[in-house]
Amino acid sequence: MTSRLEALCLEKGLKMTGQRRVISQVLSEADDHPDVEEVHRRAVVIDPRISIATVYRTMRLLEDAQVIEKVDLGDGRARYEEASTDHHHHLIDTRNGRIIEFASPELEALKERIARELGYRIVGHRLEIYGIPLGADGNDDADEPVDKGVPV
Amino acid sequence: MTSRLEALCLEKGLKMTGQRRVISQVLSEADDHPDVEEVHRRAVVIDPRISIATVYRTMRLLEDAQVIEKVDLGDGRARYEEASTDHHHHLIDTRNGRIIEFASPELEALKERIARELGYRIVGHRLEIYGIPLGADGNDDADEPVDKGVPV
DNA sequence: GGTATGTTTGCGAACGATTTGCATTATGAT
DNA sequence: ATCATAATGCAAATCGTTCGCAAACATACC
Repeated sequence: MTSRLEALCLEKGLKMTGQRRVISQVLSEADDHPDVEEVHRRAVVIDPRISIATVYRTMRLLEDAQVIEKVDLGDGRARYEEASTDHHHHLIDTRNGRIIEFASPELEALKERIARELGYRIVGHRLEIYGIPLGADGNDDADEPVDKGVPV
Repeated sequence: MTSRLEALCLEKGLKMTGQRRVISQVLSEADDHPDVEEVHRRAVVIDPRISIATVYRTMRLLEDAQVIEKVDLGDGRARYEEASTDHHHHLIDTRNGRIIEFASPELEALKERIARELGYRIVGHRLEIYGIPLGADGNDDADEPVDKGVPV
């Protein structure tokens, strides 16, 4: 069956190979922010003959085609999420790495104003908040799944 | 003579070696956001027998001692600035990489509110805005110095 | 359904930024 | 000055990522 991202790729006229189909499927099914290794790990389960180099290449392809977006969460490797039109940002739970997405129209407005006051037009921006749950004081490694996200 | 950062290091009880003194001086005199190679380049001018490994080690030492702060501007290498108590952020001029620092109390408040609404207490955060000057449409490589910064 | 042509893949080597092991040298306390 | 300890330089190692190249596709054409 055709995954959501695969359909998108076809629309954009990308040549669909077996490995690209698998990677598209993996990304369609992901509701977190996997890095390349993680995508590879999941892809190999479906078809073991996919090399990490191909995953790297495909991620770049999909990024260029604006099917996915790279998010830099400051942990040294590139993470990805499906491309979306809405601006959203990430709150990272420092206890366990879980990532919560959020959007804020006020934030968008404020950021526009700041840029304008500095004499600039925004072409991109990025905000990350690192935090721990209210009430949590220590470093409890909660047993909940990591990076479930919240609809934005 | 003793540089500002060197004094800070002494206060913190760090062992001051020749190379640490030189690196402290370089960082004290910097008003931009140099990466490790750039710090090394400047340090070697003062004392040619400083290795890049020492610069890496010293940067980490100073970061751990909270004398300097690492800033990740998304360009793949670590950049540094003197530690400061005020929260500020960076607007990066995408035409030439110049970095403008800014602070915004409203932003701080908003970000606190967002975190609270999500049930989190902030332990850190980071905002970068990428932009081009108002009026500038193309890619003019202005002849002004890069990354002069603006007092926050 | 074959077949030519241009792509894509897998592999391992190369990469750039950063860290590390280890023998040598310097520091700060005595 | 002495000495234990910590810092340095060097080169090798590491990590995430890219690249060259020959072999394996995908697609347009017959």
